[in-house]
Amino acid sequence: MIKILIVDDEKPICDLIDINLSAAGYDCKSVQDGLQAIDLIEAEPFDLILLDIMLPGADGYDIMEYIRPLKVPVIFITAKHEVKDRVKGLKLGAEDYLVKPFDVVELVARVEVVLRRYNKTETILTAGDVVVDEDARKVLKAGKPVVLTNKEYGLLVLFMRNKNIALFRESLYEKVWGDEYLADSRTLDLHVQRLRKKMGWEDNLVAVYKVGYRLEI
Amino acid sequence: MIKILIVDDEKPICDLIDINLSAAGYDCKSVQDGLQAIDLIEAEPFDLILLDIMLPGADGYDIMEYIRPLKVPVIFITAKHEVKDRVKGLKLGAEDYLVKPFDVVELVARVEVVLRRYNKTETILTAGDVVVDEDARKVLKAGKPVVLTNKEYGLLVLFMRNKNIALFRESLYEKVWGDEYLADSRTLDLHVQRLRKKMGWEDNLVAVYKVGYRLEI
DNA sequence: CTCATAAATGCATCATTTTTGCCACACGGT
DNA sequence: ACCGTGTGGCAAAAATGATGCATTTATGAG
Repeated sequence: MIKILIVDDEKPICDLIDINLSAAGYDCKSVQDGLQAIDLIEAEPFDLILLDIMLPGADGYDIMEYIRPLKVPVIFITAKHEVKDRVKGLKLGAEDYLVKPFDVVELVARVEVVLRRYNKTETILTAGDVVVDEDARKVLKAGKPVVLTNKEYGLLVLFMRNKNIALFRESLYEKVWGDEYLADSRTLDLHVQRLRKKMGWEDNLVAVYKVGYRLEI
Repeated sequence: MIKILIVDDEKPICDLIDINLSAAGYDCKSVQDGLQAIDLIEAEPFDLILLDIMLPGADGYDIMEYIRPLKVPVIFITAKHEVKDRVKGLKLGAEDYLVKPFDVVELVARVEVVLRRYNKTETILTAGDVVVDEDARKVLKAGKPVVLTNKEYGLLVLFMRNKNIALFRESLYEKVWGDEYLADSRTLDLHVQRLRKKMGWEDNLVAVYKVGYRLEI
């Protein structure tokens, strides 16, 4: 799991970020001051650091100096919006820059961009309380692992990648089975039902009459 | 194998450190007083020295003076927590400072940081209580050596480098055997099972139906 | 609008097929 | 002879798909 360190002196901000990134499938830790940050970075490797500039003790720029040799990507977070600060941060080797107050969706998007740039992408899909780690080929529902067969897993991934979109029976079948769809077979239905049961999706994975199925989250 | 010398007049402390660092794959020796320490350091090279300040005979600072020209990194261990002691130790050239009582996890982490700083990192993989030293081609389970055959070792390294990731049978086979995978062979399974048994990984090295295997730690 | 009807989907059960676990033993190099 | 390795065979486990029937839905005739 990808590990992200959040360094910000305002606990509520840390928590906000933590909640959103955790929901997106990342493993987050947060600290409120610079020295703690350095201790943690030394103790365990992180894949990404979100760093506030204004910190008690060592400020963000100091920490940046320390982090740079470790080649861990850093996104700065700050209330400052002046160009010179932005430039200073990027010169120090930051990968990106977020200005408070920021939109959480934007935050997650930028995190993903930076991680992709560093090839630290685990392919993680989320929908409600379900998390799918495509590398591990593991599925978690409310934090607990769910064991799926291949067909079920294939369907799951398709649905998760197309949340709230109705998928044609033919398209589903051909992508999971790699075979042409036979109109009068109960096979697809059957597997959809088994998936519904295992995921507790009796109400979420709905049939679209004459079309196929849709995952509603 | 990386060699670490522990210098502390309290034998139980030495043993505690020894056990933990050994489990992490290091080769430890310990002595209880300063003069013995100097003798050992002269006799064989160490990669790192953990040095207690309060010692009978020559104290830690004296030993530090002696060690400094050898360019061996030193981590101080002490009950003193005053800033002036910390400064004194660091001025003498210590790489880090641990205050008793310390957490063993922290100890191991600091040791690793210092060794990394000195580029004394052997390629060591860890997963749970298993340590693999790729340079020495040695495997430890809970500190005890495990003897593996070539194929088993090859598989082990692949799994350890890809913890919690499902690996395809084809990929495993081709990387370890360097040969194309024959779908109906029981060879891979067999070696996976042998590895499971030797490592006590009956529950960790799981089959992913139709895909391959995954090491869960 | 109501209701019959056909089509589509839900679902339980069972047989079949595929995959994996694992034992015994054979082979070949040292 | 010993060790590492691989084969064959078989059992166990898991996944898959067919069948039959119930239930739901859409739709158009009345």
